[in-house]
Amino acid sequence: MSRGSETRDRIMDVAQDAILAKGFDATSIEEIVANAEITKSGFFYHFKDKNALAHALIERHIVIEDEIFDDLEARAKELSDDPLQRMLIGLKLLAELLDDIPDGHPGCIVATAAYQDRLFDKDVREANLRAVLGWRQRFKRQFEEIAKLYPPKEDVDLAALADMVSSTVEGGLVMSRALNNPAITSEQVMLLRSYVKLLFAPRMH
Amino acid sequence: MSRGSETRDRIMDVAQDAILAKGFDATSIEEIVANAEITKSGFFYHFKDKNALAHALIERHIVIEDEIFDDLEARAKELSDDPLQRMLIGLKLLAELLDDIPDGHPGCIVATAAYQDRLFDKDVREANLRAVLGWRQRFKRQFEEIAKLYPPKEDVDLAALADMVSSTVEGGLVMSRALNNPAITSEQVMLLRSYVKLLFAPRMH
DNA sequence: GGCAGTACTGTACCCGTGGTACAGTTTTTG
DNA sequence: CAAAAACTGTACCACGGGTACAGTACTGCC
Repeated sequence: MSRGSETRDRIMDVAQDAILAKGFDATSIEEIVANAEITKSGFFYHFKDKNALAHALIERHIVIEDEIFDDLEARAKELSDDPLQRMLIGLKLLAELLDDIPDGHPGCIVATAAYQDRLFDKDVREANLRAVLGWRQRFKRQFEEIAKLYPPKEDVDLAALADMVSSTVEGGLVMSRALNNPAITSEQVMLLRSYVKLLFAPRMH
Repeated sequence: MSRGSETRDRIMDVAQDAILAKGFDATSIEEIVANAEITKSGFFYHFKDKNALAHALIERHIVIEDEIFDDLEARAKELSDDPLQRMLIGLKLLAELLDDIPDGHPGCIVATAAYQDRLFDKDVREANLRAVLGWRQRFKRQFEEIAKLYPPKEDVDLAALADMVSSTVEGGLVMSRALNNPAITSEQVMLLRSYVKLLFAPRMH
């Protein structure tokens, strides 16, 4: 990796920390450059404006988030052959992961972008859209596999159910911020898990 | 109502429309005063700063939201005596309401405040917290009534379940913004309804 | 009718932040 | 060693939040 890329990454790391802690607007460029030990000119050498920074952060975030989900899926795959069990294990692991992350949760950036929509340009919104659609596809595929083996007890749209995973995390993050209680998000994921169980698991007596 | 209150309300109406459409930061005071047909000095006569505006909007919002929920509960009560049926009816009505609202959804303001947390002062955050805790109490009470009659099929914390109502709406709003699809929110509420049904409804063959 | 509030208007100004312009300097690389 | 990449430094502009304060127009009340 060249020197330029290192500096770029450092700027992004510093910016991400600040944005997760305070929000995009509340994070000034001056503050970023101070913490990244660079000058304002240096910042604008790497990013043409603040939008470009947001765009780069979201793109990077999509990759990391995808890796996390790949990892969760792989670990669940090791533990069970059954797609329903794998989903239940995956959701448990996700809940644990959300509990372990000390302060800044992943996923926030997407919601921040979604909520301050008009603040960002087309590029940023499109990247955001791509991320959310990617997650939908991922979970939809998993739910389709489950539904093949276990007919759902209610008539649900599997795409909407797939969105429910993202929606639960995002909603949980909003609530945990509002209630100032980081445990909320994993709690909500565990409720989603309970729903998936009731929806697909065969009745046992 | 005095002349002053009318102007104050007009400022708040104009501000709310703009904030729901573009976010708090993206809405400038200059823009608000132009649309409210008042001067900047007039604005600062009614609100000491932008924070005071946010605070007033959230306070007003809590009252309106409460009225909406009261109304939904009352309408559900007319249609059934059974607490579970009432909850299912209430959630259906909520989904319909979220579908009918053309563009700016209610509930946004709370999430906006939650997500741009550090932008607001203590007063605003406390008002926000009060709102969310109020909703938790409301739904918790309803779920407790249900659980008395219908033992839940999974061991769930009823407070967390109560939070799931708010969380679903907030998550749905984030997703609907990210996907640019207003139907998402009501979809998610209907999935929550399906969960409540599976969780409490007795098994019928 | 007059007078004290209340509800503003108008002007002028300060500061922080995003962003531009551009010349000069250092570092890396072929 | 030269060119390109990666910066630094300085100076500057526009916009938005916010202050200060003097003046003006309604409004209710004795």
